[in-house]
Amino acid sequence: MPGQRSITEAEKLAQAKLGGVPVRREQMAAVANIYRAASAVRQHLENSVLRDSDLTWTAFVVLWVVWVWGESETRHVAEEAGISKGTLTGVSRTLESRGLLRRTGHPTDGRLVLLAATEKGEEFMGRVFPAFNEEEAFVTSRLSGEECRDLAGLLRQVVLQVEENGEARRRSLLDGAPPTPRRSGRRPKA
Amino acid sequence: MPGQRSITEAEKLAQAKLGGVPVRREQMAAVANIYRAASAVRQHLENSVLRDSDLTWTAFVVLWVVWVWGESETRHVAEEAGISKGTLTGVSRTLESRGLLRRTGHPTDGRLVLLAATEKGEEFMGRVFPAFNEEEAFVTSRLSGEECRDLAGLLRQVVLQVEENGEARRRSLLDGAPPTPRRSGRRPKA
DNA sequence: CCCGTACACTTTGATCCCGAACGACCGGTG
DNA sequence: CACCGGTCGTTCGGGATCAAAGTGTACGGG
Repeated sequence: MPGQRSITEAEKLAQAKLGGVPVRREQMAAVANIYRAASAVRQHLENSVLRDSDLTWTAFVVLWVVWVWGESETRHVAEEAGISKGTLTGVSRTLESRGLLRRTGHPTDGRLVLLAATEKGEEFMGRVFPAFNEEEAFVTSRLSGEECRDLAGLLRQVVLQVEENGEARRRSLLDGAPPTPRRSGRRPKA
Repeated sequence: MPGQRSITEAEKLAQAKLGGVPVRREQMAAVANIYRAASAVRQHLENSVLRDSDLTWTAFVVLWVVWVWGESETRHVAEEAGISKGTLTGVSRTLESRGLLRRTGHPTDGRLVLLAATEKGEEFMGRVFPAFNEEEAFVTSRLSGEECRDLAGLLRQVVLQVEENGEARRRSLLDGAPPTPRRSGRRPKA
């Protein structure tokens, strides 16, 4: 029921709601669909391949990163996996407790911690990644190889825009005002 | 640093890791970028428009849905917002406590609960949605209107594929076997 | 050699989120 | 009218999240 019809429907309803105010419809549809697709894909993957392995999406991504990049420092892994360092601490512990990941202190710089896949982790990814990739192919099976490339290219523009100009944009929106603190998070000592 | 270069790099490394096994590269890149873009966009929106309103992304989406669609039954809202029923219970309570949402029991069917935006909720969305849409335009500003339409169309194919064939696909993957239960989740009383 | 600044990971606090289990409720049946 | 299969929203267990505070290491002066 959702999909084409509801998106279009929602756009019209939103337009009506806003009366005369112009809505950037193409942009709205693009963003809405980015998020919709991401949720759908993640959910499908979590409930198929990852379910059996008893790994969450995040844990899988982290393991994938260290598997592909080899032994790496945690901050790079967090960056690449798109999660915060704090989250990575918890996730990597989960993976460690499952015996898939190894955490080692850096030989010369005591501040660093290196993550690497264990033997079991290697074996796991060698087995599960093909299945994962197979599902990636499934979810995109309505698109040609060329369309997949186009899609990736368009999305890359979005990512780059946010990565390169997002922070400045947010600052200018605040216009010097102190950013509203998050409701959650650790409180100042005082 | 991420983006074009690291994706390509990762593909090559993954290919090497898998040895002879063929990797569906275009599909992998497409899926990876969908998720990457979704995270980037969500984070930008959360840290700009939503930050000041002290609403999470999910809460905003839920409010947006009931605002656009009018009074609705919770399960439809959850479906449309892409969250589980359980999550909606909490989110709608939060919105209710902020005075933006109203929860009403269905007049004839005692099982149902209806959600609707309050006067304050209407006013809130009329004020905040334009700002939200403005940021949607910002994140997609490297794309032309036409490209946004193309992007939305391509993503729609992905969403439709999962929505229409996802469940069947997951079933066939399991091949009759009982789906592995999640590690977390409520335990039987006994 | 000691200090201060700069890093790098971890802990903490407050939420968020999913999905299985639950219990209230519906409509139909015997 | 008690029972039953099925549907709803709610509760609950446990992982995941982020940002700020905390802990510990590194390194260039003084």
